[in-house]
Amino acid sequence: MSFLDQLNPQQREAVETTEGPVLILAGAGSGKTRVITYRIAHLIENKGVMPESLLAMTFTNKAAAEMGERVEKLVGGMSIAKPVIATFHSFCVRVLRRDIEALRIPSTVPGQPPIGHTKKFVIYDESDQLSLVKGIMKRLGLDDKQLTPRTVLGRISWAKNHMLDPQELYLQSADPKTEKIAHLFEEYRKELRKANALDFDDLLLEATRLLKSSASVREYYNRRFRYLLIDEYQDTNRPQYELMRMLAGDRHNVCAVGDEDQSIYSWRGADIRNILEFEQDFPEAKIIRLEQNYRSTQNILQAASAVVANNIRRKGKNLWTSRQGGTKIGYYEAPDGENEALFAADNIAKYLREATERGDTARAAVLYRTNSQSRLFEEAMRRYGLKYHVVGGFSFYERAEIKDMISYLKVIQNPDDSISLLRVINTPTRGVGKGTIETLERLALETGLSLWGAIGEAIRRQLLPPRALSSLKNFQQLIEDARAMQAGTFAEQLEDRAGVERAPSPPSVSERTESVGVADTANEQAPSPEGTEFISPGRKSWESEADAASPARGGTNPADADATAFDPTEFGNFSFDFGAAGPETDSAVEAGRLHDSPRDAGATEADAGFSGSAILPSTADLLKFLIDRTGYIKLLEEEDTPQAYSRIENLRELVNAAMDSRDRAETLDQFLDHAALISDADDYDQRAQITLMSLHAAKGLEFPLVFLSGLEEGLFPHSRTMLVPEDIEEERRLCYVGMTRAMDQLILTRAVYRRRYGTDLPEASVPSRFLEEVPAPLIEELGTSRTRVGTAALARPSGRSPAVFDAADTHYSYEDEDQSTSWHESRGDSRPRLSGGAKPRSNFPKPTTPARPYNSIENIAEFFASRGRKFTLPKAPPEEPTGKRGFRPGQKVRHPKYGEGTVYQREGEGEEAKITVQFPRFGLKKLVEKYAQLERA
DNA sequence: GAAGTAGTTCTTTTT
DNA sequence: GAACTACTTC
Ligand SMILES: Nc1ncnc2c1ncn2[C@@H]1O[C@H](COP(=O)(O)OP(=O)(O)OP(=O)(O)O)[C@@H](O)[C@H]1O
Repeated sequence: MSFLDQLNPQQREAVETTEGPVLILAGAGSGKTRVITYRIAHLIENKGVMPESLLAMTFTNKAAAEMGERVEKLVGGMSIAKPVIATFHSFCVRVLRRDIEALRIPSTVPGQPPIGHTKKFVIYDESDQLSLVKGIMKRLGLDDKQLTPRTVLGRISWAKNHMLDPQELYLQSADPKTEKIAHLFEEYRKELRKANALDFDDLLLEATRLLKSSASVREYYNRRFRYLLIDEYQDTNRPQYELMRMLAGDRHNVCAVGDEDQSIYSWRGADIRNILEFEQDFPEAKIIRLEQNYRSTQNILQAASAVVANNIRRKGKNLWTSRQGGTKIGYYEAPDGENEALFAADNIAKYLREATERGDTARAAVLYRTNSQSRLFEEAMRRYGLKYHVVGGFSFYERAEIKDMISYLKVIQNPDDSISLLRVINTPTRGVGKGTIETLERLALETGLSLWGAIGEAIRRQLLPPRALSSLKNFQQLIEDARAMQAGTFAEQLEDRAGVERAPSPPSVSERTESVGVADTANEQAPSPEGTEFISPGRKSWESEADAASPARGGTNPADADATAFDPTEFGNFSFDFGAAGPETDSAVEAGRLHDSPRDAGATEADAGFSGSAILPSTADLLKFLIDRTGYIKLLEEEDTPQAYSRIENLRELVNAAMDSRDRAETLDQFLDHAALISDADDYDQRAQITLMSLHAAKGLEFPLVFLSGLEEGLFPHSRTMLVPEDIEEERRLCYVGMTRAMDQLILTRAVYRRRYGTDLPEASVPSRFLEEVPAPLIEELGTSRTRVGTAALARPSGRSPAVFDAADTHYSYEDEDQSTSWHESRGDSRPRLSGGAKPRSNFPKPTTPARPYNSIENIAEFFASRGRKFTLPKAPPEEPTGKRGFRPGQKVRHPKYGEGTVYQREGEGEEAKITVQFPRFGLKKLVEKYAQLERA
């Protein structure tokens, strides 16, 4: 029986239409990703297509890895080569590392090297970009209050994603601000070039430019890749579209799948035109629609469809499921954010218990709009003793100590990387202060040298006071020594490439003992005769260059084995270094977000030194050398605080990651690419029973039980989007994405009062308009019935004595009860009319009793008691029926002087409440509500 | 030039 | 509640 039988007729058509362009537009859970996966398998298994001539683009590295695994399962015993499955960004890095120098132009000065990026380019992440913009603005004396570096960077990125260069941006700028930004953009670009650095946007742009401008490079890839597949097509931007067109070559064998209702990245340039113009650019395109949803129950599907149907700019489509009925959509209105989280934890605990009893695979997700919401859920899960897994938020590579070490490595790789240089020049402090740095920057500006060049110059010309000079020399020596080590690696690699040594080089003497524990990993990751390959960011096979000269392996297809044959392994035998690495703990990885295979770090002390490394210096050696020479760990030890020790742990983890990298015989730039391209969503672990993540990160995933939290105006939809109708529609699509992740049960929650930031006074919230858009009959109100209390008691974390609760009880103040009563009263008749044209909420079930902590007074009491705080809420009623006070974000108001406007933000409550209003003619105004004489408009 | 402190501002979403 | 800035003191 063929695996094609696991497809419905439309899917099957999409899979079997292998030649020519195919566009699949279909709703959530209709099996789009499955089509891509099966199509790859079909091409290989039934059509005899060489795996390595397939290129599939996914949205995250993790998705790439998963798709690879699935293909592998479908196509048991595949040939040696594998299809390339990668994100656009990873793919572009590979392309650029290979050929970026083809973009260089000869210098006007004879004898000077050509201008443009070299293969040793570094990738700038967002914080690097931000530092760069800050630096430029400071240099140009621009006020970073009026025009924040963030804004500038956002606009620059916008321009890039719309393929505008600084001149074009300048020409189409209508205000002085944009002109300024265009100027900054120009400077930004120059600095990047000078630093031999590319930002994320550049990866796509430069790869596109490369394919456009170099016929030979383009032909190379056109010859290599005969079938192109693109998942999550609705979230591609223009550069990606161009790339797709060029990679499609003349054959036009492109298969793109997407869902316009799931387009949630317009802020990153995702462009609906990519869908609309597909048919224009590929007139022979076949459009296929899939209408059966295999994921969710009818209730869930209906609810989600009803919400997204409120979008005006939308074609609409059919989607049905055979899973009639199902559990109703749960809705819980928590008194506050803490309680919302406890409710989720309580229900998940119950669900896990029940599912486990039934023998089902239990998986639940808590989704939220902003990552900062995760904290409350984490605390609640811990309180319930539940293991959970957080996706996104602060990543390992964003930690200060890790960024420091990575910056050192980047400087070693490319000393002209001034941003990284600035980060480490005085880290840890070595007596290079502000004054010295300013002098160096001035010198760099005068001479046109990079900062690194300026350091040499300053030392040579003795341009600094003796103390600064000696500090600087220290630093220079450190970097030069490290670079010398690196050069050693390079020499070794040359030998490797010449084919002298094909196997991964043996570990250095000093490393042997340490590497024992990882030896089998290395074997696992050696080229295997079967399986799919996918590009983990920056992972490239050690053998690629060596193989380039030999005829294509597995080359039964003569066309691929000609003189200009591509290297079948160029895209590597990449292995995913996390998740795939081994049988990690089964259920969730406890709160920690370190995913690079944790293993004994005992041997990674900073004392390994240089000695043994002379044989084969690796990135790990380099790191150890740096940690040792800078005294980084030693200084942390002296700090002797828990944070310091956790940082030390992180550094060891980094060294471990580097050792894994070495075992794959990766070079430094591959290690760095990996660090730069690893993404938030990549740490999603399917095996985790409980996953907390942002709605964006949940795209493409599915869970039996889903909590969609924080359904409050201003939070979801987010206040930043509430002024622009198109943005609201994107929020609604995000809501659709979130809801359609649920397979069996979906629970929506909101907090009546929520604390923003860490402040102590909570603010009253207005229910999200999306709640009202869910048809009332599909909803079941949760948490108000008394039976819940019993449930909660059952779920009480073990090991806690009731005495704790009792004691806590005495701290508990019932002020919240008054409050909840008052907000209920105010709610029925004084509901604000929302600017988004939300319908009156008559069809929405009313909470029966005050939404007292559904449950667990104990929990709440304990919670607050443990924080030594009483549960007190502001006295002011959240809304006033007269409509003169209590304005909420999104509401339309009228001001005697400024006229009509839209409330943008609210700070404080009662007498002190200040609200920020956007007036079309006067811009943003912050007003004290009490004096502002605002009226509802 | 370093280290510590007080005050501020901020939070979308991410390759 | 963290991260960044400005300021103080050594
Ligand atoms: N023909 C089919 N028979 C059985 N199950 C299917 C079929 N097609 C898809 N599925 C299942 O339906 C679920 C959703 O499929 P898939 O993730 O491919 O959908 P999708 O369209 O990519 O979803 P989304 O757009 O929401 O990410 C998966 O669990 C998949 O295994």
